[in-house]
Amino acid sequence: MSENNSSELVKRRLEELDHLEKMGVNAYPYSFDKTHTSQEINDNYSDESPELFEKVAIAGRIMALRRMGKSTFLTIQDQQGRIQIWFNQKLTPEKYDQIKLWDIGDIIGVKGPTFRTKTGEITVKGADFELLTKSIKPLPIAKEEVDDEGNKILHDAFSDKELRYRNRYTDLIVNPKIREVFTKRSLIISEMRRYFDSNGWMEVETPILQSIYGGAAARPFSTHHNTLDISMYMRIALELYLKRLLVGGFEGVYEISKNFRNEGMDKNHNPEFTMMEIYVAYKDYNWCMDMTEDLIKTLANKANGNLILNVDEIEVDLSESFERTPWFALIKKYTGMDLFGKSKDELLGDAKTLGVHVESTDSKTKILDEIFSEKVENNLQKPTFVTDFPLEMSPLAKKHRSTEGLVERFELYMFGQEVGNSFSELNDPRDQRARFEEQAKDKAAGDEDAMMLDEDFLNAIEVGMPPAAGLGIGIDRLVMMLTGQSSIRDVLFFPQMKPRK
RNA sequence: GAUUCCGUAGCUCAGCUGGUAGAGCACUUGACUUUUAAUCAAGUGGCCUCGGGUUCGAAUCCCGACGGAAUCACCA
Repeated sequence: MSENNSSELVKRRLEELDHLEKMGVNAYPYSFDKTHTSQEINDNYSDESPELFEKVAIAGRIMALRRMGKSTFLTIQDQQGRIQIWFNQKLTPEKYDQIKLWDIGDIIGVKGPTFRTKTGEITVKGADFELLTKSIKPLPIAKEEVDDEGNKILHDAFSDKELRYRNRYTDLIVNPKIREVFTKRSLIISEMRRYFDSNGWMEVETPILQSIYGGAAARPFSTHHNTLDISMYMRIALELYLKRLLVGGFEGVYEISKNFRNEGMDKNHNPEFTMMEIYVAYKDYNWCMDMTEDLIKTLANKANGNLILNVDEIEVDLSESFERTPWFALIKKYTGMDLFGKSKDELLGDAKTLGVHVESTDSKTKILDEIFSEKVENNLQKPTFVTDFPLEMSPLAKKHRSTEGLVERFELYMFGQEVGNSFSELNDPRDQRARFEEQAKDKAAGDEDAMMLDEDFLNAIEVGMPPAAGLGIGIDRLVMMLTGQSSIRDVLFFPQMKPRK
C-alpha cells in the first residue's frame, strides 16, 4: 500500500537519477576516501587554527537541505553525528547544478576546508563534492531544532513503533538516540568479553541445534533434520554443553549467544534472546557473587561513565555493595511467613492465604516460585543477590554446604527483574541423577517445564566435573537496565514481529 | 490466550453529536550568495487498514478480520 502512495515521490527521484546520469554523474560510485568524521571536526575545530582542518574529506547522508539560490546549506549525518556543509555556485561553477538534483536521504562525499559561519556553526566548505548514493525512497524526516542550551529537539519525529521496528534501518537513520542505545549495547558486550578474556576464560561455541534440550525450564522451538530424520530443538540454555567442556579440562569457558524459548512475548521477553553463561572451575557461588558485582559495576561504568541507572522513573545506584539476602528470608520479609521446610499441602494453603493463584496440581517448585514472583520480585529494585534457593527449584545446583533442603545458588535482581543466575555447580553424579529423576516425576505429574533427563550429560558428570561456579546473565535485560530502556524491543535491532500480510 | 485502546497524505496528527477530507513537515514550481525547525508565493498528493452491515448517505455507528500498543495470563 505504502508502495503505491509513495510512488509519486519515487518516480520523481528516479527522474532525477536519470537526469544526473545524463549529466555524466555516476550515482553509485565504488568508493570515497574520507579523512575525517563529523565528530572529529566538531570536537577539534578551533578558530585559532583553522588550518588543522584545511583539507577534509567527509561523507554522510543528507538530513537537511536549505537551498538559497546560488548558495546551499545542508546537513549530513555520519555514524558519529552531523555537520553542516556549505555550497556556493562560485566554488564549483561547473557542478553546482548537480546539487539541485539531490534530496534528503542521498549520501554524498565532500572535500574542502572547514570554517565557521556568521551564525557560529562549524561548516565544511564544499570545494569539491561527489554523489555517493542516490536515495529513491523518501525518509520520514523530522526537523531538528537546537535550543539555547544546545539540546536537540525533534519535531514530529518518526515514532510509530510498528514502523520503527519493521523498518529499523529507517529508525536508525532518523532517530539518533536509538543508535546510541545500540552503540552502548555493543560496547557492553565487548567490555564483557574483555573482562572475561583478561581473566583467561575462553570464549567457546556450543550447539544451537540439539536433539535433547535442557539447562532451563522452558518450552523449545522444534524443527527437523531431514538427513538424520530426527526431531531437533533450538537450545533454551547454554549450560549443559559448557559443563561438558569443564569435564573436558577447560577451566574457564563462556559463551554469549542466542537462546530460543517458545513462549509469550512482552516487553521483557523475545522468542530469541541473548544469553551469556560462564563456568569457572574450582570456584563456588560466593566467589561468583563478588565477580558478578564487579562485572556489573565495570560494565555500567564503561557504558555510562557512572554508576547511576535510570529506567522509567526509578533510579538505582550501583555504587553501594549489592545486598545479599537468602531466598526464604525475603519471603519472610515480604509475606511474614516462614515457608522453609513446609510440605506441598502446607504451601498450597499459604499461597491461598497470600492470595497467590496456584493449582492443586502444581509442583512444590511452582508454588514456591509463584509466591516469590508475586510477593518479592517487585520489591527488589536495588541490586540484590537472592541466595540459597530451595533445592526443588534448582536441579543443577549443588546442595548447600550447611543447610539441608537448600542449594548454593543466587539470582541477581535489579529493577524487580532477574538479570543473573548462578550456582555452585552440582557435580556429584549420583545426586544429579536423583535430581533429574525428581524432574521426571514432576513432568509426569504435568509440569511441562520440568527438565528432560539427559543421559549423555550424566555420563559426562560421571567422568567427573571439577567443582565450579556458573553464572548466566540475560544480556538483553542487562542492556535495558544499562541504557534506560523499559522494553526489550528497544534493545534488539530486529525484535520479533508478526509478519505483515 | 483475555481485556482495553489505536489504525486518516511519505511522517506527525486533527476531523468523533453520520452529509463525501484537513493542518504542519516532506515533495513540486518560482524568488533568494552565510542559512539552520531558513523564509516568501503558488501547487501536487488520500480505496480514511481490509470485509460485511445499519442508513437516502459512513473516515465517523455496529459486527468480523488483519496489524500495533498497553495491562494481565503464560514465562527462571
